[in-house]
Amino acid sequence: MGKNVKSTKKSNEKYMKIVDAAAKVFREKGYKEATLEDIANEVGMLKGSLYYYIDKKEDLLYSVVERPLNEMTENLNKIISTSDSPTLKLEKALINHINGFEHYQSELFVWISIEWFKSEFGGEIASLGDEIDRMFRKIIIEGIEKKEFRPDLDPKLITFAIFGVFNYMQRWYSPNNGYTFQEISVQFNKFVLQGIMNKVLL
Amino acid sequence: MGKNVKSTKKSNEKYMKIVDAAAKVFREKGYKEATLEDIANEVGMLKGSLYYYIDKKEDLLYSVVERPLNEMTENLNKIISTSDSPTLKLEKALINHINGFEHYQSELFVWISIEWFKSEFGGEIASLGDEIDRMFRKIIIEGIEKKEFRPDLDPKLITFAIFGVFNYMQRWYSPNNGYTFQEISVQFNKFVLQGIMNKVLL
Amino acid sequence: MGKNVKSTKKSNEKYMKIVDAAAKVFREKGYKEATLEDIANEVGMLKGSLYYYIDKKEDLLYSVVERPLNEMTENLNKIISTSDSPTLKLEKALINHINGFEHYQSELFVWISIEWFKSEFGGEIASLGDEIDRMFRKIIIEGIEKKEFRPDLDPKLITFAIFGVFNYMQRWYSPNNGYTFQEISVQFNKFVLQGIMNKVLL
Amino acid sequence: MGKNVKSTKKSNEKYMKIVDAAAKVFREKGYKEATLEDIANEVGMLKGSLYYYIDKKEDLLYSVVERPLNEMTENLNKIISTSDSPTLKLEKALINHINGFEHYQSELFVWISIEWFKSEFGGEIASLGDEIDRMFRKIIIEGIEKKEFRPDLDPKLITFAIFGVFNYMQRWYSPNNGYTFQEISVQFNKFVLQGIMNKVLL
DNA sequence: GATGAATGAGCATTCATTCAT
DNA sequence: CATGAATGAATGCTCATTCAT
Repeated sequence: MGKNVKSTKKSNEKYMKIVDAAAKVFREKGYKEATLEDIANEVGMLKGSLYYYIDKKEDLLYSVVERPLNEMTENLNKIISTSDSPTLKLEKALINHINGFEHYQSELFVWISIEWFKSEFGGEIASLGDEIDRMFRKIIIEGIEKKEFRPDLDPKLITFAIFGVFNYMQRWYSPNNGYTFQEISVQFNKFVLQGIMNKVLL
Repeated sequence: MGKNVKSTKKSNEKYMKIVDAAAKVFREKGYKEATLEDIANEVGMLKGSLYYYIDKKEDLLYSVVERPLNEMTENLNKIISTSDSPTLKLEKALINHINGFEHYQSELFVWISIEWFKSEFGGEIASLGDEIDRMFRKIIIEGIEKKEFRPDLDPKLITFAIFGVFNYMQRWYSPNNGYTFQEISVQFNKFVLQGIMNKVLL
Repeated sequence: MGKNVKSTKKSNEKYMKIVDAAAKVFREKGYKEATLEDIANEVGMLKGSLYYYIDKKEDLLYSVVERPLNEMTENLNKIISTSDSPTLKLEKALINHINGFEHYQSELFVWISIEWFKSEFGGEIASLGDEIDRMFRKIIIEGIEKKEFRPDLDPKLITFAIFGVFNYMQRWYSPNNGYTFQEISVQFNKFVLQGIMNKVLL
Repeated sequence: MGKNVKSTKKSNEKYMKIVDAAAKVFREKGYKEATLEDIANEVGMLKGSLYYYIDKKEDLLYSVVERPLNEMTENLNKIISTSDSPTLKLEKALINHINGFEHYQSELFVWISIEWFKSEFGGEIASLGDEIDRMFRKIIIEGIEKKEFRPDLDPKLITFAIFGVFNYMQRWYSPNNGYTFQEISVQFNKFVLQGIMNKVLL
């Protein structure tokens, strides 16, 4: 479980530091462009030393992305299993998404940037993403069934559209471009919700 | 014009083939991961031979992206300079966007994927993208002024949102996942337009 | 100091070995013609491994040439700052020059051969050479002023002539062509000193 | 005869142009650094086209250097076969040397710069140089025998010294550094002649 | 636990050379 | 005669990975 990562070391405090460094460096340079030396420097050790904690570079990618995705998934799970209206669920899910970005900025932006490599990076990372996908879709479908959301929209496509709105942030978001996560959240939610809402309810 | 590309050769049919091959390979592997050998193989020549046509790898990137982006920009220019209503302009702009994707799938998906490198790939490619950005934003602003679009939305953020909806396609679109560009276009347009529309007009 | 050479490693014994190997190979093949593989082979490692010690090939050139040149410059400095007569100073300077060749044969012959590249190898190496030039010229000028050297000779040209006599050794000197550095030194000094001497003193 | 150079083409006017271009480019960049493309550009043709005239790059080197060296050798021959005094012969030989530089600047500076490669570039070029060497040495020896030159100087070494004085020009000479060949000739001759002269005659 | 050192495979780029047209 | 196109071998450099100490 957890790939080939030397599991005893995984809990280690030092390993956490390494993963944090990896997240930062991956975010700044991209996974492929980031070198193990970059990461090692960030932690203050030598690249060779990293191999006490990992088996291969890819391990770090997985570790970076694992926890944030699991947390988001858990939260989403809680959200969809309530008796809230689909509209409220969607709103909560979107807020959860932005909150995720706020807390795990580097980690999740790294995740978004590597969806690219899905085929290349075996199942594990990909399936964490698919899970999130599936849950969003579930909300959409429920909303359509309950006539809260427009019936003329394809749930799969609309899920992609919503992910697009939010995940594209990885491209343009910067702490110094003038928008807080709060503001973005409010605006994007209004946009998405009105876009998906069944006209009769507007 | 056109960077350092050996200019006499540019018009050449063979050079076109190489650029097409590059588009394909860049799309499949990403710019950095694609090797000149990959591209050469695709064309059926040796990697060294490519240098008869190019000066450096980056030339290919620019060539791949240049024409599609220029065409899209031209079209957008025509669209925004009509006397159409902002709503119609936006719709046309979005259709133009998808049409671009349909005709220059690999090329534009490559473009989207390298926005990443903005800083790295100096002005030229980046500025072509910025131009498109600016024109979309212009439509949005005009729509708000004319009360067709919601006044509570920030034009800059909403432009990002719309780009997100469409450009994120580069992540999930595949000719065999069951959706035609037509279908996607119709659905995304409905979603975006309703999302941005001033409620009183709905 | 010392360009980009990874500084912690510089003191290292192995790095010395590499520089020595580089000196030998540069001397034999010339800087451009010498490959990093040649140098690596000489040390008994792989070319990639060299990059643990250097950042680029040029580092090696600088390292090869740095110490000998600095030593020669220091010595020259001491020589010109004594109260010796210009004639004695010149003699000492010439002996110092040959001694340099004797101790740092490959290194200084490499230096001579790359003066070629002055423009290419920015200031650092070039300026070490210019320093030596300047100090010789100073002796010549002093000698002319004190009427020990011929007043009809241009100090700049005569410095070139003297450098020619000695530095041209890089072209023909070989340990097995029958002359010791001692012999060469004696002969060249006699030739140069008589050539430059004010006739009235002869 | 004349290496592998396609001999019919050698007399050709166009071939002359190519050789001149090669001389210029070799002088500016050095033999190894000069590319056939550089040379072709200089003539206004394509690098592939050069191969109608040559078999390999080295042919050009030989052609560049051949005529000037032959002329110098001939002149030297005439000089040494007169009944002039050794002193006068030496003076004439030195003037001939500078005249050569003046007329065939690029060509002879190229020659000097490749003495390096003696071993690499088979016998032909090297032997032309050796011939010149031998003739100078002959003058020196004659001068010593006739007591015009110092008897304590080794003829071989002193020949090297003299070559050094003059050939080192290739390193520092530039048409815009303020000295004419005339001036240099006068100065260097005075220096060399006084340096070599038997004291009793001074 | 960590370091220092080395490996080896890979990649962009250069360039002399070839050759059909 | 000359061109355009292609070749292929070589070279500097990068970097994930290994491993003895």
